[in-house]
Amino acid sequence: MASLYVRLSRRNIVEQLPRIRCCHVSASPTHNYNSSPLNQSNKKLSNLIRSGRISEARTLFDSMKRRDTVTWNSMISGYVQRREIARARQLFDEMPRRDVVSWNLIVSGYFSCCGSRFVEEGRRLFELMPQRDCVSWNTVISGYAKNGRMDQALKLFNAMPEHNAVSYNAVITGFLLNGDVESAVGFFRTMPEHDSTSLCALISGLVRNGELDLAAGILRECGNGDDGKDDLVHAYNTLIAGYGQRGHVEEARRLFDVIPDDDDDGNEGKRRFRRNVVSWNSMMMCYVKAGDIVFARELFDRMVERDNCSWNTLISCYVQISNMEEASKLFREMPSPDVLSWNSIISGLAQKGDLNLAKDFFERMPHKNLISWNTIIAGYEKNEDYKGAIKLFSEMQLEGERPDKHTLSSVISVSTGLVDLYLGKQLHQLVTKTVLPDSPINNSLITMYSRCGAIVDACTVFNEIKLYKDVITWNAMIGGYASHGSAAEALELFKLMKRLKIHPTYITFISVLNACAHAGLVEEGWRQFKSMINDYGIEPRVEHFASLVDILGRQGQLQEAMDLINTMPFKPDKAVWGALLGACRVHNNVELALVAADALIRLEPESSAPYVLLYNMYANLGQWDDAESVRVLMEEKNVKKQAGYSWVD
DNA sequence: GTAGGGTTAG
Repeated sequence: MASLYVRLSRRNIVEQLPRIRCCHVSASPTHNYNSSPLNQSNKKLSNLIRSGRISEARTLFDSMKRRDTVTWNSMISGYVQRREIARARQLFDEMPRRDVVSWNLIVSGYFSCCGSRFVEEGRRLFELMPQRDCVSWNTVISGYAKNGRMDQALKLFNAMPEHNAVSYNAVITGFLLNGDVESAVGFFRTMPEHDSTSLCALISGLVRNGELDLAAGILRECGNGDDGKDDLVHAYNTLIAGYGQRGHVEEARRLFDVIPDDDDDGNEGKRRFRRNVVSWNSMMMCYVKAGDIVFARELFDRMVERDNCSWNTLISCYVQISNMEEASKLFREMPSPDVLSWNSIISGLAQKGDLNLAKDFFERMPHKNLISWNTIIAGYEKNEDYKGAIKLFSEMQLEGERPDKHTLSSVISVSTGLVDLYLGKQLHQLVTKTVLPDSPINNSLITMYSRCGAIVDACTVFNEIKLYKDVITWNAMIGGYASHGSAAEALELFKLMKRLKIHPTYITFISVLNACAHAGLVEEGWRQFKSMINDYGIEPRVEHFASLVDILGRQGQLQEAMDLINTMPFKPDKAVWGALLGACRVHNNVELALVAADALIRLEPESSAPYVLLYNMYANLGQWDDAESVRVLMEEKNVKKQAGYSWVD
C-alpha cells in the first residue's frame, strides 16, 4: 500500500518534469527531482509555513524562478492557516494549474473564516470543483458543522459517495460544538465500527460540554483495555485532561493508573495501549491546575521520555505561582526551548511587573509568533505602560503580524487607560473589519466607551451583542451607567440581569452601590448591600464599604459615614478615605476632612490630592492662613503637585 | 500542499 502510494506520487512528479528539464539538462530527471532546486525550495517553503514565518515564506515564493502546483498549494495553505483568505484567493486565481488539493485548500479557507458570506463562497467553489475527493466532502461537512449549520452538514454527509472516520468525526464534533450531546452520542452509535479517533472526538466534545461521567461511561464501554485500537490512549488522555480542567485530580489519576506503563513489565514497544508522553503531560497538567506543584514536579522527574511540552507545562506551572526563579532555571536547563517556553517566561516576567526584563527576553527570541506579541502587549497594558504597548502594537504590524482578538482586546484596554476615544474608535473599526467579536472584546469596548464618556456608544455595543452576554458584559454596562451618573439606567439593567437569571458578582454590586451614590439613594443602597449578602451569599469587601461611605457622605450624613468606617470589618483603604474626604469637601466639614486627609497622606505620602483638596476647602471658606499652611506643609514633605489637580477649584 | 481527534504560552 505504502509503496503503491510512493509509486503514484513519483509518477505525478515525473509528469511535471518536462518543465524542469527545460532549464536543467540532467541525465536522469526522476533521480534528480529530490535534489532539484524546485524540490529544495518547496521543502524550505513548507518549513517556513509550518513554523508560522509567513512573510519569509512569501519572499521565498516570490523569488522562486520555477514553481509547481505544490509550491502554489503550500503558499495558499500558509494563508489559509492564518485566515488570510483574500491573499489565498488571489494566489488560487493566479495559479496556472489547479489540482484537487488547490480546490480543497481554498474551500477549507472559506469555511474557516467567520461569517455566512464566506461559507456561501466556500460552498459555491465546492459546487464548481472539476472533481471531488473524500477530503473535499469532509472539508465542507466539517466547515458547516463548525459554523453551526448542522442541517447542511448532515445533508452533505448523506449525499457523499463514501464515508470514512473523518466524515463521522466532523459531524460528531459539530453536534458537540452546538451542545447537542444526545445527537452526538446517537450519531456515534450509528457508526459501523468505532475508530479510536471518533471515540476521541466524542470524548473531547463531551468534556467541553461538562459531561464527564457520560464520557467516562463511553470510554469504559468502547475502550476497555488493549483490544487492538491503535490510538486508544488518546481518548484516555482527553478524559484525563478533562478531569484536570474541572479539578477532579483523583479521577484523573485513577484513569492514568489504568493505562499500562512500560515500566510495569518488559513489554515495551509490543503493547499498543500504553502511556505516552501526552498521558504524562496531561496528568502533570491536572496537578498544575490544582496548584499541586509537588505532585507535578514528582511526575516530571519520573518521566523517562521528555518533550518540550513537559518542560513547558512545568514552566507554566511555576509562572502561574509567580516563582520565576524556578521557571527560569527550567528554561535554562531544557535542551531546546521553543516559542512556547519563551512566551511563558515573558508572560511571567510581565505579570511580576518586570517589563524591562520581559522586553529583553522578547527581543532575544529567535522567532516570535502572534502569542509572543500578545503576551508582551498585554504585559505592558497590565502594567499601565500604555505608550509602550502602543509602540509594540505598531511594531507588530510593521513586522507583518496581524492582530487577532486577543491583541485588539489588549489595545482597546490601552485606549481606555489613555482615555483616548479617538484611538478606541479606530480600534473598534478594526475589530468590525477583522474579527468576530467575542465576550472579552465586547467587554473591553463597553468599558472603553464608558470610561471615555461615550455612554451611548457603550450602550450600542451592548445592545448589538447577539449571543449570550456573560456576567462581565453586564458588569461593564452597569458600571458604565453608574460612573456616568445614569443611576436609573444602571438599576434598571441590574433588574433585567436578575430577571434573566444571570448571577451577579461582587463587582456588579460595586457598580449598583455606585449608582445609588450618584442618585442619592441611601435606603436603596443599604437594601442592595443587604440583598448582596442575604440573597446572593456574596461576602462584602472593602470596596462595598467605600461605596456605602460615598452614599452616606454625598447625602451629608458625614458622622454616619465616619461611624461606618470605625465599625466596618476592614482596615479603611484610600477609596474609603477618598470618598469621605470628597464628601467633606462638598459639605464643608473641615474637622472630618482633616481626619480623612491625614489618613490618606499616611497611606500615600507622595500623593498631592489630599493636600490640594484641603487647600481648596480652606480657600473656599476664606481661611487663607490655613490654606497657606497646607501648601507649606506639602512643600516641606517634598510632595509634588500632580497633573490633573488644580489649586483653583 | 488538503478534511477529523489528545498535552503546553496570550
